Amino acid sequence: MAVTTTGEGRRDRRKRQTRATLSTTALRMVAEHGLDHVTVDEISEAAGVSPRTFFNYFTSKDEAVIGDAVVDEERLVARLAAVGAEVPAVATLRTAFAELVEDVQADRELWCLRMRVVERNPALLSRLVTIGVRNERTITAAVAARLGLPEDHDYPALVAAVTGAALRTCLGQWARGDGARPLTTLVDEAFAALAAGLPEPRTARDPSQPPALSDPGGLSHNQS
Amino acid sequence: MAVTTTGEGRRDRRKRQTRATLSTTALRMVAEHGLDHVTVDEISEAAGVSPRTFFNYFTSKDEAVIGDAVVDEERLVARLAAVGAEVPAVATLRTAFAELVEDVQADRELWCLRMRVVERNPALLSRLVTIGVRNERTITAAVAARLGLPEDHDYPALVAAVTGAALRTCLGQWARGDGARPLTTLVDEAFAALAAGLPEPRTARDPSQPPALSDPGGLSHNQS
DNA sequence: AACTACGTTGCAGTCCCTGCAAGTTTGCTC
DNA sequence: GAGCAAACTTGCAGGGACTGCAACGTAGTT
Repeated sequence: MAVTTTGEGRRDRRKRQTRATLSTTALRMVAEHGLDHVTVDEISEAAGVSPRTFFNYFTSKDEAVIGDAVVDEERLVARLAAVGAEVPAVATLRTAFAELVEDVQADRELWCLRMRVVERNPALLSRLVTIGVRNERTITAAVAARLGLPEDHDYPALVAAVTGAALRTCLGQWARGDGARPLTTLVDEAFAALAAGLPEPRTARDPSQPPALSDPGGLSHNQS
Repeated sequence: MAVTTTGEGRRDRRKRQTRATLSTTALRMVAEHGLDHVTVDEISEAAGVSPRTFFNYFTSKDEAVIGDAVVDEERLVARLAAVGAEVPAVATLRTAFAELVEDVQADRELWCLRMRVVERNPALLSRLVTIGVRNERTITAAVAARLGLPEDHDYPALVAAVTGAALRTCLGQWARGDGARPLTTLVDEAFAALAAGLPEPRTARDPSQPPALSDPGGLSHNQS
């Protein structure tokens, strides 16, 4: 009557809470005992709900562990459209990913653990990549439209797949380093390397910089 | 007694036969009815063996459908080592993949169907990618060793992931076109594009693009 | 206070996959 | 060819993921 709290209602809030609890407990338990040494029953019990309820929130055990790492299609497309047509596709995608990257970085703790768990359980990686591929299709279509290329042209698909792969490895490296180096930097470097045709870095015996490109700033580093 | 057939024995031959039958029936049935509308029991029965035997050959239903698309690690590493150190990493990987590419192309029929099935069943894509990632690690290590870089350097992982992704999309395009354009060509073009920094192809209505790299033949377009 | 829509739960059931303990075939030896 | 051992097949029992259904309880509404 008087106030609707946040227009969300207590019920919805509780749902969000339950979902979050379920997800994080799943992640933690799997991180500790391994994916196939933790049952849904155990997770649910630890989260204080029935196993049946677990499946009301997630369609699979994997999904609970991985979380909803799905990119918002509309947003992504909007981002792509927002960049001037004269900017090359790779650079455009990098800025389009900026938002996602920052989200991940904001939840550093969570994502580091998540990536580590994924690394130990290839089955989860599959699930993660599957999501990535779904996004890939969106990106492919968007890039094709942007460049005025036919839907089935090789180029958009290639760019989408390749940038996606780059992003994935950055995520991995970032988590492996426990988030010490900012993810944004890693992504910048990777995309710069891509745009430069993957030149080989100088070898160890050559006293130089570690990264592939000495000038990552060459690519847009400002946000939005 | 008299003849040992091929030094393989009847037993082994029969095993290979059973395995092949099981695999192809699985693929065909799934192609027709969808992955989750075909049970292991049905597949086994169609293949004339018990369900239990099915799992003696494959660890999962997915595996039977996808097949053993695993790259021979040793061979791959040997290939990498065989290319002169002065050749850039991307080009080196392209030649290292040549063998695999030809194998796939030799079984065109099978692989086209397989890829089409995978496209319709994202769950299978997972399994396929899992294999790809296992290979990725091998490649990462090999590239690192080749370049004298530390094991955890960004570059090898990036190159491995990116080339793997490129290969994957080529496979997809190839199957989508029913193998009309040779896979080798597609891979050549993709790797050339990678080495050139993914320049955008000219659009139909905008021929004013700088001649950065509209000609994929710029890089090795001849075989080996 | 009654009503309703929605979230939770238990239950039954299907399917995937595994270990174990047979039974059966194959290849080899005498 | 008889016998033997290894290897292959199979049935059985069982655990765990996941789903549809129907009953139950509770939050929000009137």
